[in-house]
Amino acid sequence: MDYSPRDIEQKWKQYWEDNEVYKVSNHSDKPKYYVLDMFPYPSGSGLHVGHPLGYIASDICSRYKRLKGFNVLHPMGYDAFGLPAEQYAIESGVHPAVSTFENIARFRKQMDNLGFSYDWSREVMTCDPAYYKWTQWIFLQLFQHYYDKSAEKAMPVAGLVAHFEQEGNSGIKAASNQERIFSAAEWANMTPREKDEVLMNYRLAYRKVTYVNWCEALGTVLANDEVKDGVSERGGYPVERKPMMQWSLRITAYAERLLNDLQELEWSESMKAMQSNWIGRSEGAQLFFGLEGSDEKIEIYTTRADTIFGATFMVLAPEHDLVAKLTTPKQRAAVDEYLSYVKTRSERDRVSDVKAVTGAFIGAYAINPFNGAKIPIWISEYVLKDYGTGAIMAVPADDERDRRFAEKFGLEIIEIIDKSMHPGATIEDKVGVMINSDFLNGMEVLDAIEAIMQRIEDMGIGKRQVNYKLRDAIYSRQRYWGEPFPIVYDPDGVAHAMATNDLPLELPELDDFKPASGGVSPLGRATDWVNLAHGWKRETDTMPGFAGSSWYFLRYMDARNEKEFASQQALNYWRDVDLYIGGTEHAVGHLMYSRFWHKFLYDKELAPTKEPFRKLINQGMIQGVIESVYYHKEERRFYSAELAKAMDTNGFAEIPVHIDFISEYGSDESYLSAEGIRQFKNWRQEYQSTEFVFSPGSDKFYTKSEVGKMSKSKFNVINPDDVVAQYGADCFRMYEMFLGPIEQAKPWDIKGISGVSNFLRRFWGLFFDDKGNFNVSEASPAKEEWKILHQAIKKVSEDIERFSFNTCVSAFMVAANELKKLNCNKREVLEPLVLLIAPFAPFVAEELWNRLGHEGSIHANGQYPAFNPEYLKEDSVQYPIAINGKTRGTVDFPADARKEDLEKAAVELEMVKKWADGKTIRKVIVVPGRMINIVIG
RNA sequence: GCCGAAGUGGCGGAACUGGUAGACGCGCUGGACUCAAAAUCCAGUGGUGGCAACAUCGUGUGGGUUCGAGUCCCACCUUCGGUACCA
Repeated sequence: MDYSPRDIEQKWKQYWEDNEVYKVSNHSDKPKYYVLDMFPYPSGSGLHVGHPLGYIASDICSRYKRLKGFNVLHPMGYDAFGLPAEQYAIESGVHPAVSTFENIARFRKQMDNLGFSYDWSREVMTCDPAYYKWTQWIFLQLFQHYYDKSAEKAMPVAGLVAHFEQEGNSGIKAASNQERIFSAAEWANMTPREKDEVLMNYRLAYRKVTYVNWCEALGTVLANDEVKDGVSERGGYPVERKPMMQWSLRITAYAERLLNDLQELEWSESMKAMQSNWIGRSEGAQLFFGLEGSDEKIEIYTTRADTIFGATFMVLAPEHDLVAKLTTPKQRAAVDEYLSYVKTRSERDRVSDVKAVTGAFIGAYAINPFNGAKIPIWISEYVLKDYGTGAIMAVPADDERDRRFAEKFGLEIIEIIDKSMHPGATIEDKVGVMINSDFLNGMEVLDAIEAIMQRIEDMGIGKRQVNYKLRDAIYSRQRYWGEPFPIVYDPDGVAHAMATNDLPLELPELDDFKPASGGVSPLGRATDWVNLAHGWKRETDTMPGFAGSSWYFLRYMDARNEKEFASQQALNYWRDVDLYIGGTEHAVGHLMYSRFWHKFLYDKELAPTKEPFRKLINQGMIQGVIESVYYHKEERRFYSAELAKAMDTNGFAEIPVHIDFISEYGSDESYLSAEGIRQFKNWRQEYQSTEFVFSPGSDKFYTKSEVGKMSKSKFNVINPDDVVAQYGADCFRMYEMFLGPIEQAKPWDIKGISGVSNFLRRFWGLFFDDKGNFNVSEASPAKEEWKILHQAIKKVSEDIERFSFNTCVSAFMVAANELKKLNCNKREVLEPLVLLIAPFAPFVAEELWNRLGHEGSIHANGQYPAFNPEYLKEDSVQYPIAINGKTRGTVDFPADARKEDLEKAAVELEMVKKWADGKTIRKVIVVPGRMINIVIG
């Protein structure tokens, strides 16, 4: 019988479903193993060939661990809230839930087609009220907790209130933005509204006015990582800074732990580096400067307190509170002009011209606390309101930006570090000897930092301070398709948590999804839903995309629990994710927020581990090839690529072409044939009568090919279904693995797939005779056959353990080639081989296992074959013989030959004598079992 | 700029702790089968020279360590990813 993937894959897919082969229990004596994929956003374009790369790898690991005797949790779900569905709803009027469920159904079908071993009984969707009930619940926990720096964990706000009632807010070490110290009496006198505002400064989920990334086109606020190069990541719309009342999460409270605990994770160095850069910890000093003719003080933050004698001016962020107070009447006009300039500057402008130096003098002077020097105060947009204290002492001699600023505005520069002993050291390097710096003179920089820090603390003008780049995460979105906040406001505007019993708070029905006016979410239109009795109102914002994805890995452990987000039994059994596979694009956002939520739940003793994801593998992107034609903008004609490139390409627009029309797709020679041009014109009616300019004598219209993202808008999406239809899922799976290391990005290229397809046929053929009858012999294998088997077992299991799946596929090919050569059809060799290949090609393995006479599924009942090194032992070893390190030939020696004997024998070899002719043998190096090198000179 | 990853045949890639560079696959060349083609099977395939044995060069570039370097060290170049006035 011929290998027919279509039939066997259909058959076993059905069998797996009918028999719930992949259903996992939370009660087992077996050791646990949790393999997780980053769940997808169910986009309208469906799965392309890039998505499954990680899913295949994780599926191989899951199946492998299962055969190795582990109880494996391997779930899948959908990150189903999100902007695209809502944008689509605005355009088409289709409810986001409807399009989302359609997309999910499509994704599910595509995934089933690939033979994954997911336990679908645990499927989660973040937009399902049964799921987001618990997202809301965790949010309320965050709302009702603050971070206590003494206890180094989250504590209930109720305890904080009790403390305020007893002693005010002194004596509390908490992560907060409460600046004012108040007494118990003052607390007692506060109005509910005032108390609410104070508590908001402590809560882990809190509301405050923040400068946010406002995206007018999307009508919503975006998180920092949803903005790329000043435009929205989804849609590419402009983003501007705008102050708005927003919910935020106090992730900064966990900055230190998020940084320190990275150490214990088995993540790539680059991934850890990205996280640690994002957290951006720095050690420095918080320090007060007095002002001339004023009692006010300016608080600054610096990591280079040693350079204070070189501080010749100060710079405040334009938004700094003191700017209005300190500006002198004389400078008022100049300052106002500068402030209005800053307002016109979007985040995008600031990012794009980093080198431009702008600023204004406000007329006031600060006093250097060490030498009484009068230093002018400026404002400039290069100082950020949100970092440190929003104010710096500028040291033009030792800071690149300060120097540029001083040069532009003609400010004094005092050299304070002699770097002559360190040629090549840059301005940023902390090396050299202090000069012009009073009591610091002659000290090395690092000593000087320590010395002045001590002095600052002794003088009581400042203290050591650790700062982070990490910002609190803005948590409000003015959108419909997200989790509603379980928060109600009383008539005073005080926020109250909804009762847990009333969760989930479901989204109201709407038929218009456009934002309401004034930056209010579409929920503002649902007046019946928003307005409650006695003047109470609901929150109209919804939660951001990362809300549901920050804890979904815990929900899988006990996905249908209606009483808790997951039972303690389930949490304590599965604990954490042993292997997490996903793309790097989530390096900072999702992984950081998940770690934060997990740590919070750990503090509450609701999660059993400090970290959620022990081992992380980042699969590389599979890119597509974008094909486009050159359109001459003035002549309004298309030019063949080789012609266009010879001309000034600026005059051309590149019009993307659907890859289905292209001949030789993906090669350098890709072109449109006459038929392709016809299809193109049909597809883009507006070019119906546009002329195509060819090279003289050529009938090929060449297109431009470039490697890039697979996307619907580039018309280059390759659907795995098409590949599976032609070659089968087993072949598709093995081919994707065969392409190269899982972590590397690579362009999709179908050319090599025939090699894998041939291999599967050959593998299948081992079990059948010439007439196509199943024919497996019970004879005992020869030594050589055992060796082939055990070489494969060794190689494949070692390589799975180190996630080197491409070399596993090679190992299978080698084994099949060699067994074929020996015409081996012996059960004792073939049966273990079927088990070995089962994680990679689950359908073929299942069919052959069945034909070998086994009942039930190989994936449920099989046992991974054990490696026995006895079979690899050889009587003799082939030694490479090198002369002066260059291999000149090989000679067989007995495997147990002693080193001394080998040395003697080697010198006697004909070939060695030939090379040594006329010269002396100086040294013989023997590495037993490996090689022999003879040094001649 | 800074941080990280990577540069190996025509192509995807292998070589795990320094020990026969190019496994495996694609492609290409030749052959078998066929009326023919496809499919399949067999053989060959880094460059140069040679009928051949063999020689010689060869892992981004330049230097170093070593009996021996794709692998370790130093300097540089290129590509990709992240980040960007962070005081």
